[in-house]
Amino acid sequence: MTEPRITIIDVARAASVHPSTVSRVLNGRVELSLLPETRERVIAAAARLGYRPSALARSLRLRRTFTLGMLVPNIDNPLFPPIIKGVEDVAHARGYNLILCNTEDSSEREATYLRVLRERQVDGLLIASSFMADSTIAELRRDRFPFVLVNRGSRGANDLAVLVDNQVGVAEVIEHLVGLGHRRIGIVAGPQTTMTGQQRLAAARASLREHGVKLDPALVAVAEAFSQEAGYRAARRLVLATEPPTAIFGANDLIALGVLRAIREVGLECPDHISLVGFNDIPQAEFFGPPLTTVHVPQRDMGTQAATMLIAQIEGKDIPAPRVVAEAHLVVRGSTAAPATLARSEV
Amino acid sequence: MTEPRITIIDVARAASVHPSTVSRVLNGRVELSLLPETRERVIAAAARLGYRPSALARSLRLRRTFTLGMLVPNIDNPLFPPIIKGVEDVAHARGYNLILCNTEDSSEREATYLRVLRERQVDGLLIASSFMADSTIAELRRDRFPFVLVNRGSRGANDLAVLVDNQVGVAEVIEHLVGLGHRRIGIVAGPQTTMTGQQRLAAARASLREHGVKLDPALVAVAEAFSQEAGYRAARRLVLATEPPTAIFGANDLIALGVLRAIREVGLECPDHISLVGFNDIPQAEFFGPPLTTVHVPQRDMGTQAATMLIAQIEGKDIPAPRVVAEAHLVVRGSTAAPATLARSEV
DNA sequence: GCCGATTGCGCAATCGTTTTTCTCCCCCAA
DNA sequence: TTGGGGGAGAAAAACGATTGCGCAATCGGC
Repeated sequence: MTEPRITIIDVARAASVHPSTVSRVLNGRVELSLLPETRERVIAAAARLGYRPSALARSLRLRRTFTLGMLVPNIDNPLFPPIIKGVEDVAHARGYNLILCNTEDSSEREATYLRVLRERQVDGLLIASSFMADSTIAELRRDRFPFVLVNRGSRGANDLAVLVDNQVGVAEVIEHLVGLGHRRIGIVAGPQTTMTGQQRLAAARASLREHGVKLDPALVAVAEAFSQEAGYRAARRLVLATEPPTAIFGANDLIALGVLRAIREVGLECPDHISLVGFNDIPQAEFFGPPLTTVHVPQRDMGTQAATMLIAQIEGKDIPAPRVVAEAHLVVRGSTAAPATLARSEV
Repeated sequence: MTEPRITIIDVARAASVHPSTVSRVLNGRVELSLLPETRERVIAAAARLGYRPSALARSLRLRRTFTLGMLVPNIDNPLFPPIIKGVEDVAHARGYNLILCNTEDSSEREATYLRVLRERQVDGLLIASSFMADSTIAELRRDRFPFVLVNRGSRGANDLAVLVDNQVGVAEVIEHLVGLGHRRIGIVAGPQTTMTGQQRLAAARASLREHGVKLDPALVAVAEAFSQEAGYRAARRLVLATEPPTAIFGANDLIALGVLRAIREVGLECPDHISLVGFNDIPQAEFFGPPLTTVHVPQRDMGTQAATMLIAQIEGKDIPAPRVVAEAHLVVRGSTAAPATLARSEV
């Protein structure tokens, strides 16, 4: 169980040099000149003993952990894995590790993990968790702790952030639906406690207004999470309305999936009776039945950009723009069609 | 940038006590008696200064990090997020953190991450990465390093592991297909460099033999990864065969999705022309078009079980069984049907 | 042959905790 | 008055690394 750990001192002894020399050899310090012979002796000794430096001791002394922390709201949401991969790619390439924390949409967990990550002295934070209170973020800002927001904004301040263009994405959705002839459009919004939830709903409202389409308040529901279950629960009211919508926009793909379930449960079909649009274009969206019309966002890119920005900040390099807005574009697939009534009248 | 960190010494000074006293108060050590008044003074000072203990220094001294490392082959595979959540649930509840590493199906990355995790002195390892060489695992075993295998076995030794019952799962798949009347069954196996890949293929072979169904070698393809793309590439040969199969079993759901794409690409439909079965029952499987018939495995449970076992091992508690085999059962959905020819003859 | 520069490496402080051992002081009994 | 005992907290030694500084020995130049 408790094998005696091999330390730099053991290596030093084995190579008949001082620990500091071992450190210099192993870290390739060139400020100080070393005899090649000594260098080799040290390397050989380290290899022979199977020396594994203690990252703990090293970080303590260096006050640097080469570790990034990432807060993700829900890893079950297929939107995040590609983002995480993007982050990991650049972190790995730049010599950083990633500690991933899943906050389960719970602000308690967020707080706990945030504390833990700071106690572990991660060098910086990627925050994709959308429930996080602005006050918490303000605290980070005040402490000058390096962080980048991913897929979420923050109120006011110009924090580093990589976000998606909700305005444009949603506008394309509405334009598509209106263009198909839909006038009775329902919305299943995301939690209004999140910026993303608010923005997408606001954008939809604005866009409908621009197109001169009235939004029936009875056709707006708010899901209490960006999940399929929440989407389902919220959608039931819409599909059971005396006059159901001919199209529904779900604030993200998971919510859209929940809507789909609700649609089917009342014996309707998508897109025959109700068209459906999501947001994010999660990896399996094209395989759904029907293939989901949704807004594509460059997930992996967002991850790489966020990580690049964070590392730049940590290393004190300068950052071209504090706020990167990823383009979001509609991808039309099989879940949207002209409304049934219109289709009939056209025939 | 480099705010002077508040240490236990600062708190001690502020409370006019010795650092050791602060440590005792903050860790609730009761071996030594302390005046309630002193305790309160310390707590107040810590709060006032916003003291954040350094997990680094603590771990160095304690030789314990309360951190678990997890190696996952590919976080894009929706099978893993629920497993990860299961792990995280129990880790979090037991006071451990999780460092998640995505190995991208690359054994180099596996090696790197494994080294890093050991240098960081994680208390134990969850290994869901299936490409890892047995020799690497043997090394862990030799070093008595606590680890648990997840969703993969190891050759011979009785390492701690949580695995799925591939035999039973695959047997149910074959029985289902044969029961529907399929006799010309194709297989898109997983990488044969992985145990899972080997086992599922072997199980399918054995099962077909039991049912007296011949397996045409031309209908067996091996995907070089458990991914949709690899599944697609491997499946093309099958669907383009002069006499294509009437049903295909993909070694996991992602591969099955690739197969589906290949099927459609040659103008065939599932299940009308070719039935399709996957394995794992990833979260969105029921929403696919057609809803995927697949083998359900208790993903989250596997995660919680693995984490529980690992923590028990770390803490020296005893472990009921070194090897937990999760049940795997077929879930029949829309991607399987009786073969077309049979259907015709029945009509 | 002397002096200063250079080379090669050892010394010791430091990073921020935890924990064992000590010390001090007060109280009480003999 | 002295000794013992125990309560409250201080001292100091780890945990494993890194690094500025110092110090011999060697070398080159004159």
